[in-house]
Amino acid sequence: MTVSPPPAIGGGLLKIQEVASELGLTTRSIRYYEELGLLSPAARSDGAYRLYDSSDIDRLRFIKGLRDDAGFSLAEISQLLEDEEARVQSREAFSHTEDPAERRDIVVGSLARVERQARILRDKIARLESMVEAVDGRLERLNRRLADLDAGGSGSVK
Amino acid sequence: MTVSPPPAIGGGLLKIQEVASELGLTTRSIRYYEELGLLSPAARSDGAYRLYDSSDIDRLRFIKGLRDDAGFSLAEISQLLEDEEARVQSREAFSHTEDPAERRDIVVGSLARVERQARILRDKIARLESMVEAVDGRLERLNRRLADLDAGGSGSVK
DNA sequence: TTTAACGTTTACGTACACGTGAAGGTTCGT
DNA sequence: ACGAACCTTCACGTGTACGTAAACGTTAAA
Repeated sequence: MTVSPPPAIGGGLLKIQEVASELGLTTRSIRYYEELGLLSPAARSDGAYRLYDSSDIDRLRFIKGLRDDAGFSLAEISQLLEDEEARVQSREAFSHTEDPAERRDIVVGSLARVERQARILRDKIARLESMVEAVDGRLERLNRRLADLDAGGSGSVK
Repeated sequence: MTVSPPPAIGGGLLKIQEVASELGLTTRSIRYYEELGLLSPAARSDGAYRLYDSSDIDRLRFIKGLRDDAGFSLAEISQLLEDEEARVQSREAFSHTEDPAERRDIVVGSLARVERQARILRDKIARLESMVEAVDGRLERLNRRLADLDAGGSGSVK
């Protein structure tokens, strides 16, 4: 028996099932995200197959992280990434121009968007950290009770 | 016109709407959380009104944080807090015993549960931080492109 | 004492985030 | 040329997290 070799069509583009397997998603979810405008594949084959490049994969991985790890809803994610159109246009525009000034503008725009994403994540982390502080506070109180009990007290600590 | 004075019945217990307003929840949600076994009110009035004490409020605030800030599902939260029965029993047991050894056991049990909660939160933070790292990576690449462009390059950085 | 505001349970409705399936056609690798 | 994988559109199913309404009891204030 043979193991299928890396399909690797054309310029390293992947078909939907390949992407799904790699990321642990279903093809249905990926198409659904596309319906919601969260991403669009870099290209279509002659026959209209969705073809994803590495930046698409990154983006999907990011989306999955936002959902599974950060717990954002798809609505929030589409806010956070409300720039898919801009991204697509950047991709087009960047490759269709040689003018360094235009390219610079495109990159600066991307920077702004990505910086906004980083800020939102850091906000979330801050909120989680304040929850950890609250939990640590409870831990401290419990430890004081324990100390009180071990010192012969009643364990009713203020 | 007069502003209603703080209701403050009996021993500082609050009715469901008071709790809901204070925490920014609906009464429906609070009852729903109770259905799921996430919490039970400290007491009921003669007329069967739910009455909440400050530890209930803390717990509800924690649940809300887990949902809104940490993005846990109610199922995950009930896992995380799968100890509501233990908590209720602790509350009862602690006040119904004077024996320091028994009280110690109860406090040690609570400590274990709260420590588990802290660990789960820190795990979540770690995952978010790795997402931030990924985003920072993208930022770096974009910055390198920018530098390349500003140095007269094409902006096509490997 | 009355009445408005608030509470109770029971039960059905709904928006979101998909999953599942079907029909009918296209494309790709061998 | 074959089958597997893909495409589109349509539609219905599912679990979660509540919303909303009905019918009725409770409580606080006038």
